[in-house]
Amino acid sequence: MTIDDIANALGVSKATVSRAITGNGRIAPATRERILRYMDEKDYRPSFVAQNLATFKTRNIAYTLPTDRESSGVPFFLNCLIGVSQAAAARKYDVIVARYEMPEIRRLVQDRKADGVVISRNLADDEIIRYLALRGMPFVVVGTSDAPGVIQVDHGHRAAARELTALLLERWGGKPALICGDRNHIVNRIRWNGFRDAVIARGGDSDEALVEWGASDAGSVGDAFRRLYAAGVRVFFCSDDMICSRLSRCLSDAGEERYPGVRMACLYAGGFLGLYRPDVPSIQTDAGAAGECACRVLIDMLSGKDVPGRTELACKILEAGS
Amino acid sequence: MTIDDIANALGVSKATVSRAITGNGRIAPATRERILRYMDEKDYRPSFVAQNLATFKTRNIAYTLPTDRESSGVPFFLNCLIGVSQAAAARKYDVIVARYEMPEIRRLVQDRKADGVVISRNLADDEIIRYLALRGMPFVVVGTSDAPGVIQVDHGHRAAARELTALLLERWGGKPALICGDRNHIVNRIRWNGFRDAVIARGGDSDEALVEWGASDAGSVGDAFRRLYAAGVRVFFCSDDMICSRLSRCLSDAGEERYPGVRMACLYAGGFLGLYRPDVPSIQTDAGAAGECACRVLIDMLSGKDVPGRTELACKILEAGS
DNA sequence: TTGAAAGCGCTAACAC
DNA sequence: GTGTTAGCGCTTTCAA
Repeated sequence: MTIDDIANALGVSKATVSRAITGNGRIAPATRERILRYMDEKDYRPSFVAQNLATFKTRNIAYTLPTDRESSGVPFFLNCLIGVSQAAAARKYDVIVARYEMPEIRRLVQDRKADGVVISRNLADDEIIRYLALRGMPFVVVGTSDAPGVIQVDHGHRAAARELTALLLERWGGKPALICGDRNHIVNRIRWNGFRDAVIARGGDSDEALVEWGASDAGSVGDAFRRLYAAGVRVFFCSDDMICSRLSRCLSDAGEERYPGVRMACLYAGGFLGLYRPDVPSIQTDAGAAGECACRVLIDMLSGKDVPGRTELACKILEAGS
Repeated sequence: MTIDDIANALGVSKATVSRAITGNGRIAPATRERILRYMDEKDYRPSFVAQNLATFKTRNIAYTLPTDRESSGVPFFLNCLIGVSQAAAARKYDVIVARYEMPEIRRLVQDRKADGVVISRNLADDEIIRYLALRGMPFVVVGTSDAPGVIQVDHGHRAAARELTALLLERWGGKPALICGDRNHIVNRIRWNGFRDAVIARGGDSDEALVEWGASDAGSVGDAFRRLYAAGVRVFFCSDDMICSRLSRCLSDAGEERYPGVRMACLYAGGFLGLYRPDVPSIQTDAGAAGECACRVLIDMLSGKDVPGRTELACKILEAGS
C-alpha cells in the first residue's frame, strides 16, 4: 500500500496525505484526522526509503563499537548500545553499528548511511573524531574528549572518585595509592585526578609515587601491588573493576595473611566486580543511561535544537561494608 | 554528484552507468572499465537510498540484542555482534540493532528497515521467531533452535561437552555432577546432553540426580553445590563460566579445605572464566566466528544461494593443568 | 486549505 | 551493447 492508494481511497491528493504524515504545511485538522485514522485502520506505514530519498535523511544513527579483544569483554559497550537503541527507537530512529576503524567510518559517511553518530570510546587525540568533524557529520561522544567543541556525555567520574577516596581515607586512614590502567585512556587520567584531589584535600601532596600506571594483566597488577606494598601503601584504589579483580585474586593466591592490613576500593565498577567482591567499596555507573542520554542529545542536535556541550550524569557510590 | 553527472561527463546514458555499477545487464567491458575508473577518480558513491527505493532492498541486516540485565553482561553478545558486523561490512551490508522485543521487531519488519535478521538468542519456543517466519522475513539463529526449518549456526556444544566430560572422568575418577543454568535455555539442555552422553558411555546411568538446574546467583549455586557434595559428588561440571566463578568463590569463601577433593570444570567459557581461574578445564567458543558465520549464511540466503540448515563450529577444549 | 507536478537518484524493461 | 523511458514512494514548491 502506498500514499496513492490512500489518496484515492479518501478522494484527496497525494500531497494532502503527505502533509498528514509529516505534519508539514497547512492542512485542515479534520482531513488530517480522517487520513490518520484511515492509515491506522489499514495498518499502513510510509516507506522509510522513499521518505529518505526525498528528504536526504536516513533516520539512522550510527553507534561505534571498539574492536579490540580487550574492550569487547567490557559490559559497558553493550549496555551503552542498549541505551542508545532505546532512546533511538523512542524517537523512531534506528541504530546501525560501525566498528571503530577508519575505513568503516569513512564508508559510513560516504554512503550516508546515518544522520549522526554516537561514539562510545574516547582516546585522547583521535583521527576518527577529526574526520567526522571535517566532514560535517554530527556526533556525540560518550565519555570525555579533550578535542575542542566536542559534544559529550559522561558520568562525573572525577567528583565521584574524589568523594569515594575522601570517604575511605577518612574511614581507613593508612597510606593510599592508585593502581591505574592505561594512561592514554582519558577516563583513567580523570580518575587519577579525582583521587589526587582527595589526597591533596587531606593535606597530602600529588606525588606520582601514589599511582602505578599501565596495569592490565595479572602480572602487571601484581607487580604494581608488590612495589606499592613494599613502599608502605596499605590502602589500594583500583581504577576499574578488572584491575580490582586481579588484585583481589593476586592477594588470595598469595594468601591474604601474607599481606596484613590491606584494604581495597574500586573507582569504577562496570559489571565485573559485583560478581566477585560485593564487599569492595566502589563507584557504580549506568552505561545504559549514558547511551540513552547521548542518543537523545544527538537526535536533538539533528532536529536543530541547541544542546549542552557537556552533560554529566551522577555516579552511585557504594560504600559496601568492610 | 549523481549518476547523471557521470553519464553526461562520459557521453553515455544513465542506464549504462547503472549497468557499470550493478554489474547487471550487458555492457562492453571497455566502457564498464572507463566508467568505473571515472567514478573512482571523482570519489563518487551511488546513493544507497536511491538504490534501495528502486530495488526494494535496504542492504541492512538486523541483529537482535537481549535486553535483560542478566544477558547484557555476557561478552558473547558483543563479540557476536562484532563478528556479524565484520561479515556484513565485507559484503557491503550494514548492521542495525534491534532489541529482542516484540514491538521493536514488529516495527522493524513493518518499516522494512532490514533485509534479514541474525538472532543471537534462542529460547525454546519463541514468539519472535514465529512472527518472522510468518511475515517471510529471512533470519538465521546463532545457537540452536528446536523450531522446524530454522536456519542455525552454532558451536558443537554437545560433542564438546561429551569430550571434555569423558576426558576428565577418565583422569579424575570420582562421582560427577553438573550444575546447570536455566533449563529453558536450549544450550543448557544441550550441554547436559553432552555431559550425560559421557557419563553413560562410562557405564553410568542418566540419573537426574546428576544435575542441578536453575543455578544462577551465588545463593543457588552454593545450595546446589552443598546438596551435591552431601550426596557424595566430588567432580563438579558447570554449564558456564558464570556459574563456575560463583562456585569457585563459594569454595574460597568457605575455605577450600572444608571441602576436600573437589574438582571442577566448565562446559562453556564465554570470557569471564579466563580472568579468574585459568586452571579450570573448559570449553572455549568463539562468539565472533559464530556471528560472522551466521551473517555470511544470512547474506547467502538473501542472494538466493542454497544454505545449510545447520552449520556447526568446532569448540576448543582447554585442558589446563590441575 | 488543497491539488498538480516536478523532483529525489537509481534500476530495469523494452526498443534499437 | 547502448539509449529511452517509466517507475520506486514520498516531499515540496507553486498555483488555484
